[in-house]
Amino acid sequence: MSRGSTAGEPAPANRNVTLRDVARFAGVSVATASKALNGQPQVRAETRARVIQAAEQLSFSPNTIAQSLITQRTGTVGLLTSDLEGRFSIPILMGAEDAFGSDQTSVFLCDARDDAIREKHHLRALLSRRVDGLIVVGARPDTRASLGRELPVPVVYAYAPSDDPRDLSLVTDNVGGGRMAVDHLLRCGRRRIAHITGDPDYGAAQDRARGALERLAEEGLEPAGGEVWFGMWSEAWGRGATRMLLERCTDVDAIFAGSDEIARGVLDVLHEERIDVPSRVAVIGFDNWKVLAANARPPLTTIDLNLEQLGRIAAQRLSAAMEGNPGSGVETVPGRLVTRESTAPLR
Amino acid sequence: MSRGSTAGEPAPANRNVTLRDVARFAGVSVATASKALNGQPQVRAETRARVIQAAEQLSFSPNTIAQSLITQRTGTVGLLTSDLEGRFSIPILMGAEDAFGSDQTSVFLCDARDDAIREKHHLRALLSRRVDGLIVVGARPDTRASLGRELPVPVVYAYAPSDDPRDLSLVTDNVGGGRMAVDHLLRCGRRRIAHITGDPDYGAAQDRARGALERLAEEGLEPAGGEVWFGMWSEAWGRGATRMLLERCTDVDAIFAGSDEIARGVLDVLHEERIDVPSRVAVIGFDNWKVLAANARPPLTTIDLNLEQLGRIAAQRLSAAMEGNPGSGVETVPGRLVTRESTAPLR
DNA sequence: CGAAGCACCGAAAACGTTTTCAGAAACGTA
DNA sequence: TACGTTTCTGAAAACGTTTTCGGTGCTTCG
Repeated sequence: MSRGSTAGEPAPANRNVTLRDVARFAGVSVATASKALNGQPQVRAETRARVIQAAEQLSFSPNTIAQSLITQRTGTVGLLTSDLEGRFSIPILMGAEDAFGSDQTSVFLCDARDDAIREKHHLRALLSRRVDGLIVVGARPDTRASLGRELPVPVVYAYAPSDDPRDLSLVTDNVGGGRMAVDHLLRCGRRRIAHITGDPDYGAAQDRARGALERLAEEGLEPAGGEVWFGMWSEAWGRGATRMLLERCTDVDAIFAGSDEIARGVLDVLHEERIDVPSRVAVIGFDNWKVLAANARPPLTTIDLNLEQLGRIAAQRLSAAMEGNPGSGVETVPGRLVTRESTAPLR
Repeated sequence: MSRGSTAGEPAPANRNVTLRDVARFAGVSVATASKALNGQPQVRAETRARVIQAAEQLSFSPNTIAQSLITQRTGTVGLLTSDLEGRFSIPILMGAEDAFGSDQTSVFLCDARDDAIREKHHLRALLSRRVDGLIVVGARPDTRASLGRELPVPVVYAYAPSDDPRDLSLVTDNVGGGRMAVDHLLRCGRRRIAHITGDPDYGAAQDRARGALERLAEEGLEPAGGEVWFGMWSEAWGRGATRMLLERCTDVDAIFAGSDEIARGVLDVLHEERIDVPSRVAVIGFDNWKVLAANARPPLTTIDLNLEQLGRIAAQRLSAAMEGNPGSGVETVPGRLVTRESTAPLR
C-alpha cells in the first residue's frame, strides 16, 4: 500500500498529502471531501465514511495555514511578556497556555525583556502573523502603558494593568493579601504584629501594607514597632530589619513579611536568637515561592497570589473578547492563604 | 487623508489593507508591488519608491499567512517542553527565544506537563500549523524517547537527550561540572573534600559525583567521609547530611553540594555550629539558582550550567537543520564556575 | 405523466501573497 | 527604417483550503 513506511509504525504525518489527494483517493471532489471531514450535513453517510477512511489511510493533516487564510482566523494568540526569567510571568503563562485547549489555540511566546523597542518589534511580528488576540503580562504589578486602542485584535493585560481604563486588566489582590495575612495572625491570637516588607517604590509593597494596616485598625491595633518596615526584597533586609525590630520592641508576637525571601531572613535571625517559631513569634510570608517557603525552617505559612488562575482567567477573558464580548476595567483575582508550620494559635 | 486615525498617533496596523490596496494606491500591479517591497531587482527605482511610500502611508503589513502558504515556510518553530514550572526549561526557552531573531522566527510554546498523550496532541497541532522545526526540552537530564525519524521537520532535543543516537541532542555537562567544582576547591588548597548530593536515581547526581571523584582521584584523594552522600534534592537533606558528616569526620575543609538547595542546608548547619565559611570550611553549590545562591550567607560559589546558552545553541542547530544541515549525536555544553564568597584560599 | 421537492455532489471563486513568463517601451545599431 | 537588446511591467497561475451555488438524479404528488 503505502510505500514510505513499514506497517505498524506510527503513520508519518506526511507534510505533502493534501485534501486533493484524499478526495482523489476516495473518488470524490475536494469540495465534498472538505464537507465530509468537517461534519457538514450535506453529504451522504456512506460517502463521508469513505472520505474519512481515505484521510486516515493517507494520514492526512489539514493545512492550518490554508484554513486560516480563508476563515480569517488563525487560532493563535500572542503572549507578550516583559520578563520571562521573573517568577511571576511563568505561572501566569502556564495558566494561559493551559486554558486554551491545545487543539483550538496555540500561543506565540514573546519575551520583550522590559524593553519598549523590543516590545514594538514583537507586536508587529505578531500582528503580521495575524494572531486572534494578545495577552500582555508585565514584570511588576504597577501600571504600564496601554498598547493603544487601534489594534485590530483584542488585548488582555495581566499582572501589570494598562493605564487606559478602557482596556481589560487582570491583577493580583495585594491589598486583600495583606489583609488576609494579618487576619490569619489575629485568628492565631497574636496582637503585636510587625510588618517587614520590600521596596516602597513598588505598588505591591504599598498595597500589601495598606491591607495589613486596615485590618489592624479594625481591631484598634497599630503595627508592632509603630510603623511598617520598608526596605528591599531580599533575605539580607529581612535579617537586618528583624534585628532592629527585636531591639526596639521585645514583645512582638508575630511578623508579617512582605515576601517569602524576606521571611527567610526573618526566620534566620529568630532562629539565631533562639526565639521559637511559631510558639513565641509567628511568621507569615508572601508569594508562596515553593523553594523558599516549603524548605524553610519551619515551613512557611504564606499568601499565594493564584497567578496560575490569573493566567487562566486572562485566557478566558481573551476568548470572550475574541467572540465579540470585550470587557474593560481592572479585575482583581483574590489570593489564598497557605498554612504551614510557621504560624499556630498561641498557647 | 486617512479617515480612521488622528494625525500624529501611531499608525494603526490595519488588518484589512492588502497588497492590492497598496498597488492600486501606487498605480501599479500587485506583482510589481510585491517585487518592489521585497527588493527584487527588476523594478525601476522610482517605481519602487512610490510603492514603498504607498505601503507606509497605508501602514501595510504583509499577511504572513498568505506568504507561508506559497513559500512553504512559516517562519515558526515549536517549543515542546515537559515542565514549564521547573526552573530548567525557562532559561533554555529564553535562550532559544532570543536566538531566533523575532523578525524571522516566532516560537509556539507548548507545555506537555510530562504527559505523553498531551505531548502527542501538541505535536499534531504543531505539525498541522506547519512549523519549520521543533525543539524538545525535557524535565530531567535523563534520556527520553525520541519523537521518531518520520517527522517532516527537523528536531533538536535539549536538556534531556533523545534515546535515538541519530537525533541531535544538547545536554549540560554534569561530569565536567563536578570536576570543575572539585578543581576549584583543590585550587583553594582544600584536601578533605566531601560531596553531599541528591537523589541517586538522577543521572545528574551520578554524573556530578563521577566528575568530582575523578578529579579527586587524579590527586590521589578520596572524598571526605569515605563516600558520596546521596540523598534528596532538599535543604533538609543538606542539613541532615552535614550533621552526620561533621560527626564522622571533624577535619573536613570543603563541601561540594550537588545543588544550591542542598548547599543552603549545608551552610545553615555550619553556621549553627559556628564553623566559619569559608575560612574553615569552603562550600560550593551547583545550578547557580540566583535566589538561593546570591542570598546565602555567605553568598554561594556555585556551578552554572549555562542553560541559556544551551537554548541559544539549540536554536542555532535547529536553524542549521532547517537550512538542510542536520546534525546528530549528543553535544555537551560546558558549564562555568561562579565564584562568590563561600570559597576562598586557605590561610 | 409532468411538475415540484429533495438529497447529494462538484465547479469555481475566494483568501493574500509570490513567481513565472510574455509583452510593451525605450534604446542602440546596422 | 528595420531589427535586436535591454529594461520594466502586468496577467495569470499557484499554494490548500472553505463555501456558495447550480446541477443531476431520484422520489413524491397531483
